[in-house]
Amino acid sequence: MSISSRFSVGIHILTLIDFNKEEARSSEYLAASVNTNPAVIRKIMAMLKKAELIEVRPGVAGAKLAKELSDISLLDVYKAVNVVKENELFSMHDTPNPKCPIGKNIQQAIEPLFVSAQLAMEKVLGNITLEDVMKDIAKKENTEC
Amino acid sequence: MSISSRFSVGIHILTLIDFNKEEARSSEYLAASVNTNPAVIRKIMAMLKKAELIEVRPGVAGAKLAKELSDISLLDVYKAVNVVKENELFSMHDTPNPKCPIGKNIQQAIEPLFVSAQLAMEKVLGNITLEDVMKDIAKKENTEC
DNA sequence: TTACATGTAATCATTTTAGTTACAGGATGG
DNA sequence: CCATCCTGTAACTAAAATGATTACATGTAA
Repeated sequence: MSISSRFSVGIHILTLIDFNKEEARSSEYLAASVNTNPAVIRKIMAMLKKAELIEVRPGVAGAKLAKELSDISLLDVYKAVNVVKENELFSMHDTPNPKCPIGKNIQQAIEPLFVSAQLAMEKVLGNITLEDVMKDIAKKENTEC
Repeated sequence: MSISSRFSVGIHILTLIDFNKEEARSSEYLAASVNTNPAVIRKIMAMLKKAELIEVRPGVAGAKLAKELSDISLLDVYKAVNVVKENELFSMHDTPNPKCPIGKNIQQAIEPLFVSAQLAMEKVLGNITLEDVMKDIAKKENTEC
């Protein structure tokens, strides 16, 4: 299993929108950079819009970031594109046998441990911003896109 | 998406084996506690055996832990049941456009960030042992199983 | 009104998961 | 030795999720 690439594509889109802030780019343009279908991009952009990370108008090319790059964390994007449900990164097996002391109590014993592991991961994402990502990209390249 | 329940079932199996260490239990017995099919249990036990967490003999009921509960971390189980590939908790979209400076560099920029988030999660799992789980269960119940 | 954009539903192939059945082969006691 | 119970494992299935694709309704603006 693996967390959906919607997350990395979401980061890509946001970074690309900022990079092109002087020009109004269509979903087709963004799709060409990501290398996928424009409808896929529009679907993800709908999620980013719902999370108030971008502003898009129906029928009009050129989405804009709703916040500064430095005010958008990877966790914001992660939550926006809905790749992992709250406290459900790890799935539990359904209905273990309640007649067995292990079966009866294992889920309650394990769940807080799983949650703490998930939160540790999400905390790391919360401490990284899109500005960090952009700076790293800028280190390597300065050309037009 | 969600990490396979093989992980929680693996924890369940190991804990249950230890709980029943005085009696030789079959995969059918374990399956009844987990509430699944014996073949599913045997498949997961094959992985736990390969990771040297348990000792099982073909044809003979009664697997035994290869180590103490306190020497088996949740991370050991997690790796044994192969629920997440190394450094691939987050998936990347394939082949972004190399002609675009963002597309060209985004993956290299993002990957180490994803890896650090994954490692933070795995570190938490590495600091929890099956003994911790068992103690929590024992707090709630002391009956036979 | 024409051209081009977003929004979104419907469909599809692929992959993964978990369950199920079936059976080969090991172990053991009578 | 053989009947019985076990593990090991392959093959098949249903269900769910992902990402791609097509199609089209609707919005915008020159």
